[in-house]
Amino acid sequence: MTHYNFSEIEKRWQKNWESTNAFETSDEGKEKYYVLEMFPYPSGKLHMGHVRNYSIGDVVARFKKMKGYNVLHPMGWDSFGLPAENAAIKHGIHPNKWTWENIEEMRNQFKQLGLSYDWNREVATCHEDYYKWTQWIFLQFYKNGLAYKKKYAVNWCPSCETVLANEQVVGGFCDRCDSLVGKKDLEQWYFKITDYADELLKDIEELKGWPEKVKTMQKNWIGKSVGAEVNFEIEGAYKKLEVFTTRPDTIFGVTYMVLAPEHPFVNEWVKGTEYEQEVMNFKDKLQHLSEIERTATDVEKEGVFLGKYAINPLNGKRIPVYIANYVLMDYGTGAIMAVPAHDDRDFAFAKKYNIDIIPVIKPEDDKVDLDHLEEAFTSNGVMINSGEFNGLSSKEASTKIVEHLNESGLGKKTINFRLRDWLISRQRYWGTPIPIVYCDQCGMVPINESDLPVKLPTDVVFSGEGESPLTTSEEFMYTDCPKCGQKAKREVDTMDTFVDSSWYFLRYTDANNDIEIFNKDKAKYWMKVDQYIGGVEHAILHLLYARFFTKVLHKLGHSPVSEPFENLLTQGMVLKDGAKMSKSKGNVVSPKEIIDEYGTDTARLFILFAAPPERDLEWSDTGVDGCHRFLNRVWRVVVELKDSINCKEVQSNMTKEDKHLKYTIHNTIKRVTEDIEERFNFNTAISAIMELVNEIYKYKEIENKNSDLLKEAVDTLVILIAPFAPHITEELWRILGYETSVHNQAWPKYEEAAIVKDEIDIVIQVNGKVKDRMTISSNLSKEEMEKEALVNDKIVSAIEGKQIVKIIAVPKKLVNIVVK
RNA sequence: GCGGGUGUGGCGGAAUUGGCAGACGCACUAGACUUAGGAUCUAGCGCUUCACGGCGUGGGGGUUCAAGUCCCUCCACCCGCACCA
Repeated sequence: MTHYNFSEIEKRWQKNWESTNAFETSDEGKEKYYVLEMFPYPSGKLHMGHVRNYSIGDVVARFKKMKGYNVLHPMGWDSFGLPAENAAIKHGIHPNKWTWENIEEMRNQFKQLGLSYDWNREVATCHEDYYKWTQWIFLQFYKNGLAYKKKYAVNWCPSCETVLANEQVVGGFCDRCDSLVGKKDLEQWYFKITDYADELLKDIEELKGWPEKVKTMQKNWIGKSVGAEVNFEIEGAYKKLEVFTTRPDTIFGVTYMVLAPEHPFVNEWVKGTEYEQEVMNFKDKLQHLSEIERTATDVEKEGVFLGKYAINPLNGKRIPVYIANYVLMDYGTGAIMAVPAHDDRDFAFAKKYNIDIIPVIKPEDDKVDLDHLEEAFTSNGVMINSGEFNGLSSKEASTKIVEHLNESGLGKKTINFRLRDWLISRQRYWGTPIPIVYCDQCGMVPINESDLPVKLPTDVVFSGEGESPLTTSEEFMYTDCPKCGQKAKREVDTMDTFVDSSWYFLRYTDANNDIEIFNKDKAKYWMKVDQYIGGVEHAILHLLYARFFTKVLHKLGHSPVSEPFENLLTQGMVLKDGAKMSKSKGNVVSPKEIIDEYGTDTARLFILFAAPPERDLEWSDTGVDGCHRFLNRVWRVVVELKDSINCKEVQSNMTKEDKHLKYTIHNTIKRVTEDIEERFNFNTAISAIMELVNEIYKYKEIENKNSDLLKEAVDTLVILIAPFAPHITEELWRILGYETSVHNQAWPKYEEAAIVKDEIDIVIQVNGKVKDRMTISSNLSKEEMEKEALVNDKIVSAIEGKQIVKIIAVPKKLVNIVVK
């Protein structure tokens, strides 16, 4: 074999790995390492984002294995979801067939990437052996009051014809299809994630191995605010109006109240009054606006007086009540106390409608003219106009006022979260059926665990219209009530696919268990996931849900851990011409083309070399060329040297060149190990290996070479690239005469002695500017370095006629002579 | 508006602890070999200057013997959230 026939080599080794079950993992033994990449939706086509994600994970898995860990590196399919159903509607292919064919196709493509998965643990969320346990989890949630049904104004995507969770609405648009999302009043299933809001927030602090960005996004999404609930009496109404405020200290400055237009009190209060017409017109106007137009911050604040007055519970003041566009029904209580002097929005509204602006806090430094406010004063300060609380700091007053409200039963301290319960039902077919039946006698009844799974029927009509497609299956719809045995109807909605993916990482620890969801000992051995890798787009969807599920399953005694992922790496996007690869932009580079032309090893190497993993990566065809050239260079040097290094001519005295090569070998081991292990800087790891190759090329041309050393260099080289380019290295390892897999070799350790240099280059500066370099013995003292520097020709002429102020010598680095 | 991040040659990117800015790769230039080739090898390659030298990490200022790195300030771009009371 003389030239690098990547295509033949890659196919051969992939076959070999498969037939020898090379990446099978056992559930016990040495120290474990669980590395996981987010499993894909089986669209059928691999894209560069996949190649990047899975290449990163594969390097980590192979590296850790060579490091001696028992590595769990599994793969599966997030295989329920809309695309399958859309294919059914469009092309008449059954989602089941479509999905399994895609999985087949994708699995083959994954194998072509040479990824070191333990395929025995493969899961597919659409397989009944998997969704059976998703349903089982649902029942546990249900039994523990964490799954419930309620009617609410939910997000509705008209194009997907289904409801969406808040997390799936991005800026008012559908996360999946970008359609404008509307509101519909529907009775739907929810998971009570709000019960875990505090814990989900608090435990973010423990996620030391997560990117700051993701943690911040989760914190903001959960959106905890501490404040008070205050009850305002309304003249002529028997119900009190409850508001939430984070600024109880400003309560003496309330000059009006606002209800969200959708607030249930509104219609009640204006019915039959002179205000009714105007209020209804206003509501009507808002209703015709989209969610985005309605909630945009730059829209002018507008409102209408309701004809009602509230009484300030602290000073008895009579204050008008409005509805306005800037108060939202789904946050807090849907009503606010307005303090124009100390809130920007209230200030703007009060100015527009000529409502009183009463300052109740003055700044410490008196720098604001409170009589002529030009904008709201929103900082802390000292209380004024607030009766008995005058003179206190606003912070103190906040606490005191809440205490006072509490004692007099007018309000209480409250914590409010932005997080809403997770709407999990979908009016779609291709998802996990919700294991519930409706019985005329018994009402809503959960399926018995022993009767799981509730199987998805196949005789369903896909029209793309109407309600849940499951209603069209007679076989599915009608069943017997698990409680009384009478005829009953099944729940026809299926679960959000994010439910399926919220626990798959636990299933991998015991993927083939058909008695229980997973064996506790196995889960205990493997969890947590040591390294999770995926796109940042899941920062508040999947990653929040998965944390929630893990916490619930932990509390119910199933999961051994309460957080699933120890370390999280969010990889950047793959760009071409500065934009994300997409069909519509026509800038897609298909992995298949690259693999056919250059091979998998080249594709993997390039994608890891071109940028550090967190950063976006600009695709470059010429860069791919470069990586391919590099692998060829490696191939040639190993093939050329394999014979010469087998003849042993031991040379005990190391020449200068020998020492340098020895140094390079061991310094490269050090650099590559640290780059992979500590920083995931694969790009610099690869460049370090390239430098080693360059050194080997130089060394092999010298006359008096040490063949033992060359052997060490070549062996080390092949081992170090193995995690990045697994096929070529496996082949070269055999060419070098070894009979076992390079991927089972122990990762090399660098020799401390080899990377200690006895001679080093240092820099001589004059006034901080580099004037010359010199090679000195590395154990020279500061004084000796100074002495050497001062006799250097260039330095002598540079400082001639000047006065030396100071000399700084840093051992092994430089000498800086400061002159005047 | 708030939060997170980024800014370094023609390009992707190095510089881990304040200590030689530009590692490694791409592109480019010149040369060698040559069945003239998208192969391989050698050399060059931040800007400026004939040169000595000067300038240079988004801009300005500061600390320091020494700053891409620390401090202040301003700017640009990207991402996320956004009338959250």
